[in-house]
Amino acid sequence: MTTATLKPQAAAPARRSFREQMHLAREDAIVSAVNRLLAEKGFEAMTVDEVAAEVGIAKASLYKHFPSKEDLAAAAMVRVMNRALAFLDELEANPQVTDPYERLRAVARWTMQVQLAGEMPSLPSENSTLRAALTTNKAYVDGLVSVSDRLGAWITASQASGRLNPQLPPIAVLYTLYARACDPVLGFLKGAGLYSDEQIIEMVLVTCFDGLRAR
Amino acid sequence: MTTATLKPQAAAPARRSFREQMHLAREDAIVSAVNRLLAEKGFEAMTVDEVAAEVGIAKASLYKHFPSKEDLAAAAMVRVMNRALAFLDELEANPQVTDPYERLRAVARWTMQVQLAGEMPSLPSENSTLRAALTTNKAYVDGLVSVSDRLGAWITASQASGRLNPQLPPIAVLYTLYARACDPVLGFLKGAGLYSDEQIIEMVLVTCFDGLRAR
DNA sequence: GTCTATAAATGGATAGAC
DNA sequence: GTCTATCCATTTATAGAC
Repeated sequence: MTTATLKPQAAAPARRSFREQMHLAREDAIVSAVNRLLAEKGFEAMTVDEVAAEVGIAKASLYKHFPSKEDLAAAAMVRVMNRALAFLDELEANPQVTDPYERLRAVARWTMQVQLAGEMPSLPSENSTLRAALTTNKAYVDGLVSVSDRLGAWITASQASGRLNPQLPPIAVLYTLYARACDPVLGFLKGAGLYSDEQIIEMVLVTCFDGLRAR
Repeated sequence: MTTATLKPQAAAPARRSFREQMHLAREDAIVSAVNRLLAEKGFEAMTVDEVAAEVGIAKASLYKHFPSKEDLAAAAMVRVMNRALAFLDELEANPQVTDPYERLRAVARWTMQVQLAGEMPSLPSENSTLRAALTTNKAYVDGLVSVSDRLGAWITASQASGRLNPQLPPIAVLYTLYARACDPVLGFLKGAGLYSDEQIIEMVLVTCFDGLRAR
């Protein structure tokens, strides 16, 4: 506003775009730090000071970008939701994986890879202030609904084709897949130090789809 | 000490036993409150003030019984571990359930029942101060080892008898069973409001042992 | 051992200069 | 928008009277 009255406007559009890109880059760095810390120690144990320190800016600057700690966490959840949507797109574009059942397996595998990479933010489902921030975040809710719808279609298709147990309610299958994102078995097995990440994922994938029982 | 020089000792043994019983009863009330709060909101979100309020005593009195918040949590874990051991005893004494595979199923079911009843304390595995309190707690460590050993025996027996997938490392099976204690799917499905607790447990039991895949 | 009162530290959030 | 400095509520833990 004030600069407009003092400076020529020729370069204004480009400059504003540049500034906005810087702005977005900074916010991306913030969300990355939040994402990592949420994956590492969870929402309650993560402090805003830590986030600021990891990004390398002052805490007050953080609050210029995000109005509260809850919004920081919500931004991280939006990002991971978008990553999930991008993966689903990739999967649908992949001619090698067209069977819905195989796609569900691929989703579960991806989910666990993200968790083992320390990039899966996990939030407590009980915290009410956090739930409020999430349920009022349109980007998050829309993303969650979109992911659920697409997975839901694959689930019912897999049940129709006879590869997935048709006795299980689709919602139970959906939640079971979601739960792989925070399955503590991955961390337990990693802590045992006996298996590689790939081996761990394959084992949990087998127990998830084939069960503990012998076939 | 001082009372000993002032009062006759005839009734001392009984009286001391009574006092000790009161002491234990109070500690039991404390651990119950901690157990409930840990199940409801987790370690970080639980405050010592809440515990004191729920028990109905002053916070300072709490610290006469337990030296730190971590020790409170450890006591709750010891208690649930003892409950688990008692259940294993019960199971071994039950002539109706002698097959190791059925025993493992029963353990998983019990674990989920406890969680759905809001009585399963859950701790973050990352918190270092908490890990220190747990790993230095002999009662807890011994209980955990004992439970793991007994389950481990049933696991290998079930694999030998061909009911449990022999390709899975026993430790992976063990961790998978432990993970039912904090499986978020139970809470998700409960939140959906479509199924009874018994139905929820049966569904998760099926997915755990039979897998999502059709048989 | 129970209480009231308080210390000591932390953490979320903001004021105000630049 | 970034910083320093600070506010204020909360939280773990303790002091000291009874």
